[in-house]
Amino acid sequence: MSNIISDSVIKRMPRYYRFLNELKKQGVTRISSRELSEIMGLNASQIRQDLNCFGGFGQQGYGYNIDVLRVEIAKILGIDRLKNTILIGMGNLGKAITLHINFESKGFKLIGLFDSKESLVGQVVKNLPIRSTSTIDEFCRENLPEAAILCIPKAASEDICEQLVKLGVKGFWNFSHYDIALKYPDVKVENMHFGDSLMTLSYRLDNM
Amino acid sequence: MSNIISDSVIKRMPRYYRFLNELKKQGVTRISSRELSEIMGLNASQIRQDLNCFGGFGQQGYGYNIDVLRVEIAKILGIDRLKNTILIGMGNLGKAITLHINFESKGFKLIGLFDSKESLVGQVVKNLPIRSTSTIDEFCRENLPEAAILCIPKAASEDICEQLVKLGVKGFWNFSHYDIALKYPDVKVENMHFGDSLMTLSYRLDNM
DNA sequence: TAGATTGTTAATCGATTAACAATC
DNA sequence: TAGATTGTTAATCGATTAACAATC
Repeated sequence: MSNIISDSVIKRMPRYYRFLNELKKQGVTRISSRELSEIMGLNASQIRQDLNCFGGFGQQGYGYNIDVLRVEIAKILGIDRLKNTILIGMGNLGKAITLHINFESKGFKLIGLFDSKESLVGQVVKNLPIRSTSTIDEFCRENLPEAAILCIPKAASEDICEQLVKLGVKGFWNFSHYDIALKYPDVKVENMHFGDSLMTLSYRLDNM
Repeated sequence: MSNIISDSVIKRMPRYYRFLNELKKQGVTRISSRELSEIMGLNASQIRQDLNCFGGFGQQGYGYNIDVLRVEIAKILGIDRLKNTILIGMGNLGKAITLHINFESKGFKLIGLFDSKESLVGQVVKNLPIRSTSTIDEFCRENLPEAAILCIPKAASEDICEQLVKLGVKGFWNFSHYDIALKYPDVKVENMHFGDSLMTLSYRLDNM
C-alpha cells in the first residue's frame, strides 16, 4: 500500500488528521469529501485522491466515517509506533521543544537530552536528565534511537550528524541550518527553518 | 517587478540567500548557476528561472557575482525594511523564540511581548517588558505593528487574531493550530506547525 | 575571436481539478 | 429504487527541466 506517495500528499495528511480530530471532538460522526473540502479550504477531488493513495476509506452515497478515517490516517502516519528519539542542544529552543511538544501523540518518544555545556549537564527537564554530548555514543549503542532533534548551530550539526548517522539514527528533526540531506540522501529529514519562514513572510508583507 | 511570483519560487529564495551568505563568508566572489546547483542539490535551469522572475542578475559567460546577488535577494525578500512585530504568548516557546531568533536580520523588529498570565507581566525578556494582553489595543494603536507572532493555543488565537486584524496587523507568524487563512484570506500567514512536521517525519521513518 | 554562461523559449513532467461510472 | 457520494480515469494546469540563441 505504501507505494511511491508524493511529498505533496504526505504533507497534507497531518492537516487532515488535525481537522478530523477537531470534528470528532465536536461530535461529528460522518462527512463527505465536499463538506470536508469546504471546512478545510481544499478541493473535494483532491481529498478523495489523497485518501485513495492509501486505500478506500469511504463509502459511496455515505461519505467517510470520521473516526474510521482518523484512525486510518494515524496508522498511515505511523504515529501509533513510538520511535525512540534524542534531542541535542538544550538551549532556549531545545528546552522549549522538550517542554512544549507532545511527542507521544505524534509517533515519537523522547528518551535522551544532550548538551555540550557542562553547566547544563545533570539538570532535569521533563523527567529527563541532560547528558553530556560526550556520552552520545554510549547512550545510542544502548538505546538505539531512530530519530534525533538538532537544536544546535550549523557547525556543531555537521559533526553530530555524522556521528549519529553512523550510530544508526535514521531521521532528523532539524532546527539547524545544516543541510543534512545533501550529505546523507538516505536519511529522512524534516527541516524547521525559522529564518526561512520569517523571510518568506517578510517577502509577502512587502509585496501586497 | 513583483508580478505573480509562484509560491514555490518564493519559498526557495531564503535558501538561496543562506547559501550565498555562506559562500561570501568563504570568500567566493562569483558562481555559475551550474556550480551553485551542485552545491545546493538543485537544477541549474531552475536557479536561472527563479532568479529571472525578479531580474537579470547574472552576466553571460561569467555567472553571478555573489555579493550582488546576495544584496538583490535581500531586497527581494524585503529584509532591509524592518517590520514592527509583536509576540503573543510568552510560555516556553514564546520565550525561546524571543531569545533565539535574530529578527532584525530577517526583516522584522520585535517591539512588544504579551501574555495573559498576570504572573509573567512585567518580566523583561531581551530588553522588552512582557505586557498584559488586555493592553494590546492601546499598544497597537500607538505602535501600529504590521506583524504578529502567535505562540498561544488554538482557542486563544481565534479571538486574538480577530482583534489584531481589526487593529491592522497584516502578517502572522503562526505557531498555533488556528487556521488563520481560512477566515482572513487577505492576511499573510506563515505557519510553523511543529506537530505536522513531526508526523511527516514519522511517516517517512515508518515507510523506508 | 572563442568559450562560457546567461536569459528565455519550448518540452516534459507531475500535481490538481473535473467528470463520471460504480455502488452503497 | 432513487439519491448521494465515492473511487478512478481523463483533462487541465502549473512547475520543473532541457535546449539554445543571445551576449559578455
